[in-house]
Amino acid sequence: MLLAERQSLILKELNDKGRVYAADLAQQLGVSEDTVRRDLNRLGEMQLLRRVHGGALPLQLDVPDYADRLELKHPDKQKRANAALSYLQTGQTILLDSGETCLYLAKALPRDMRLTVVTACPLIACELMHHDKADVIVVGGSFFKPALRSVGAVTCNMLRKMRFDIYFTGACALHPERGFTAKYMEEAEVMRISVEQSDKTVVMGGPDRLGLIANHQVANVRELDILITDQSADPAVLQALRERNLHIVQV
Amino acid sequence: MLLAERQSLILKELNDKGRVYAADLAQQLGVSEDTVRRDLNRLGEMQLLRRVHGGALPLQLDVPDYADRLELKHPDKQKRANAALSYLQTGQTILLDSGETCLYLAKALPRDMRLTVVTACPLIACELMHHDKADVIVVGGSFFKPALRSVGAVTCNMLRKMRFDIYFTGACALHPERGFTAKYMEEAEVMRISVEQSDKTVVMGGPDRLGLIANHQVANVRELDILITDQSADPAVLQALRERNLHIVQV
DNA sequence: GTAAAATCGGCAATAACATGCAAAAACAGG
DNA sequence: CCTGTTTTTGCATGTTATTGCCGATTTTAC
Repeated sequence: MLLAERQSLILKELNDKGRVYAADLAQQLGVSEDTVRRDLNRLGEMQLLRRVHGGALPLQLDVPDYADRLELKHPDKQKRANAALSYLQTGQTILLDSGETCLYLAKALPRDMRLTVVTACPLIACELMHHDKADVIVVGGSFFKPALRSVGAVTCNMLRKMRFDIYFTGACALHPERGFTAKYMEEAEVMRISVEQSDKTVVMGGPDRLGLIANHQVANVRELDILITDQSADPAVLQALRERNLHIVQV
Repeated sequence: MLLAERQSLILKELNDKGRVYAADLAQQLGVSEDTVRRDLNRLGEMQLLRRVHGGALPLQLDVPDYADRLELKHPDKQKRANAALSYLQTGQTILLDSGETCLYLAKALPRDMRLTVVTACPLIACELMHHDKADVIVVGGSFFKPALRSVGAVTCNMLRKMRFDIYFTGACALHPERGFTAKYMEEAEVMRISVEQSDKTVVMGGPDRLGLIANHQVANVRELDILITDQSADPAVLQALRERNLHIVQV
């Protein structure tokens, strides 16, 4: 049996059974356990499975979902949110995305400023419960748990019926050429409409998100207006973004 | 069984049931309690669960204090919510009102029951974030802070497009002759439509709400189906309600 | 308070592992 | 075809990880 053939069989077995044991594979494939271990290690290095003591498990793409993001306290996100506040004016209608940075922004909204705040994130709506001066509008739809927000056709239809002065969003991935991209298709669609329906789009994103490309297109850089990021952001990327008419603020 | 596989199963069990016992896991997984304890301790170190004496609990994410504030303050509301669970069946589409009792109900929804849960209350939507088996639909609209829910024309339109197997609601005021009434006009309108769009309406309300009349009509007693209340409820009022075909459960 | 349950630490048996080595096979170039 | 190299494989070695058990201790429930 060929090496590659054997490794394919291992992957197939893993896919079928949901787990494989080194000892079983050795017997099943008629090779020594050492050989199986070598195969498993290589497949692990190639990110084709998760190597564990005694065998291997399928890769589980641990999506950094909202819950995880919430656990970490990020003073830098707080800073970016505070910086974003300076674009606000009394009486405006703003659209707040989901995400931790936007949650910080919601928390930081001046309590004495009259605003209309629209959001598809229930957590942000709850956060604004005690903001007396803010009219809050909840955008409904299918609740998408990984992003903690409404998505889908109902959400899109409701957004299309509105206009916003500013759309605040956290950056999933922002690349000079490939533009603003998001991880999930449904989320990307809602964000695309959000950009379209807003006079101005303010993106808040750490240096780690700049230069990244995610799977689903939201907007190109020229459709965005302001990026709020850190001092540590890569100057080359920033320059490339500036050349595409994006105003950049570093805090 | 692989160590990592076992730990995954523990996390899955924890996610499904909302808590795990070391002794149960040992038997279930066919390993000694020592091994289970070691697994639990490691998972605890990895911040994947909260280790407690006798087992483990899910991580308490910093879901806003609104929810925590309500915790365990009203054991009677908890009881009524638990009683309401018995009317649930797998696969149903239910409408959850806002209110503390409904929040208890949301917390108590079986983690392994497939459901479609519709709600106009963002707090309840957030609460269901970790309920993997539940499809959650958020009803949008103007956010009405006193009731912590969406109201208004958008909310009503969205509800009118749906049908529900059961509508669970807390009683604002329930009177044998004047029926089910609510304090706020906009809220009452949404609740009226909720009753109309549902095959069955389950009202959970303490004895203090029975016999009361609020300003805005929601439904008459014959439009309701089940009342879940306490032993201490006034027998005369209950009898009057029964005569109007309301099924009454006392917990 | 007391008894039961759960926990902790150490210990030993076993399984799984990494490493080096050598034989065999496949390969490359002349 | 031959020779030197690389790859693959199995084996032997020592090392590490996992697990169950035991006794001492802590926590919990009554």
